[in-house]
Amino acid sequence: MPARTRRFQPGDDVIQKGDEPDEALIINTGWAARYITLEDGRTQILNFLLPGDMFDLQVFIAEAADHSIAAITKLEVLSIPRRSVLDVFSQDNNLGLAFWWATLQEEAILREQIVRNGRRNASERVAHLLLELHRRALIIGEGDEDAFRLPVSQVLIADALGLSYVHVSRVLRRFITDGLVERRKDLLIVKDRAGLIEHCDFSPAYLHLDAQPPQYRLRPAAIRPAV
Amino acid sequence: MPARTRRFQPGDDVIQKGDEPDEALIINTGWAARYITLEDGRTQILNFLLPGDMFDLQVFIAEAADHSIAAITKLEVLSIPRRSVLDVFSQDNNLGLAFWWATLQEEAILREQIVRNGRRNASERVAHLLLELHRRALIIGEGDEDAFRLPVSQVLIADALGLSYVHVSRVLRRFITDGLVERRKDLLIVKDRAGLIEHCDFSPAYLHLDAQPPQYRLRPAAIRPAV
DNA sequence: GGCCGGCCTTAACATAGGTTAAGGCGGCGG
DNA sequence: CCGCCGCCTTAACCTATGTTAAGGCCGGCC
Repeated sequence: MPARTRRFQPGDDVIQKGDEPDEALIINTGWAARYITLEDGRTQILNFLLPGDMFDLQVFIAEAADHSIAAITKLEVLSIPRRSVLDVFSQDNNLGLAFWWATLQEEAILREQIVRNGRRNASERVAHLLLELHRRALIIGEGDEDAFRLPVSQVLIADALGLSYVHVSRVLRRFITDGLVERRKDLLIVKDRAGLIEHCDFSPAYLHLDAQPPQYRLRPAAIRPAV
Repeated sequence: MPARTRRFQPGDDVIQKGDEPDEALIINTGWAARYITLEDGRTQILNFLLPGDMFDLQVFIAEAADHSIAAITKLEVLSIPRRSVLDVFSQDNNLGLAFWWATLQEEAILREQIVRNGRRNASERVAHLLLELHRRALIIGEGDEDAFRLPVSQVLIADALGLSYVHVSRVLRRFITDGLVERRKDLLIVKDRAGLIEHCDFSPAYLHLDAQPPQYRLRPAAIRPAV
């Protein structure tokens, strides 16, 4: 597939809300953030994008982007013209499925994000996010069990988690003094993964198979303490 | 496409986390909720599903569902065997695109949900959700400008917005005494749509084209008050 | 080498929203 | 017809998190 490489500096917007791009993009190197800014400046990061992540598949439904994407680090993206993807899509439906798969994948991450921000408290959120990013770093072969490069400031973490950066600072500091993690430059050192997990009951997607209550009532059963 | 109809009662689970269903589902009549329950019973609703909404497209990537789906009202869903969808997909790539489109559509709603719950306060959230559901009801031809059937209890609203039901009650009550809305049974009467919108600066997706600041820096520019 | 900006930290203080509890109302099953 | 249950409301009280402010550290740039 023909592809063009584009480079961005930290802080640059790759896509802006309202754009009608005609290409799909894949991150080659660097991290980016998908985000939305409200009228008054409040910013919410929807998710982080790491090397290998594909985005802007919206091109296919020919709609203006409803969010922006900014480079967090120096960024190198491959851009693939809409046309090429569509061609591939109609010729090779396995590849078509692959694209779809990428989309569903992404959706799963968004769902995680909703639960995290909706029903977890600050330290659960932070722990959970760190674990997610750690796992994703490992998946793309960056870092190792004990540490990975996390080029994300506390302000960005706050924007992702719907918290104030002051509070993120408090929480992270706590994690550090509690010996859960350590920070050296933009390296995050995971000293006590189990401890982090305990903080938020993080369960990676692939562990879904274990014990489930046989039947869930949307609410009633759940709120009533088992007297 | 062959399809089977299945019926559910309010509170029934259509899909449970961990299921590996082999069919895609479309809602025929009734409302449902996609949700996740944490270990300790906290529940987060990811989004609401209305007639016409399709779900469980995950079947295609053959993964266990990472969330559950429950009927809110009496529910009638059409289920389409995995096989049929895949066939269609490989034979008619327009239809394939249509499915994909549905997925991207859904993603947009999830993104809205993230921003809503991440960076808006309680009354903004409630107003925004009501407007979303109103709009979606209109789209499927239910209700009208002034009222629509909203078969959703305050507990469910709370679970969708990451609030306590007590606080949802407070907010709704306020809306009612302020003459923004009215509730009669499960009818929601929208008395002052403009007022609601003002509460949350709701902007439906199709209005994305208006003025955008030319270039956005992820944060710096935004937080600094324009002295 | 000094200045500036980005980032983090900490403290004091403020508040939105959670929790607990109690009561009312309406519908439904026995 | 009664009683129970789901749902909503309201009040009193509590706390997690936001806000504002000030200072320190580091790296880049003039």
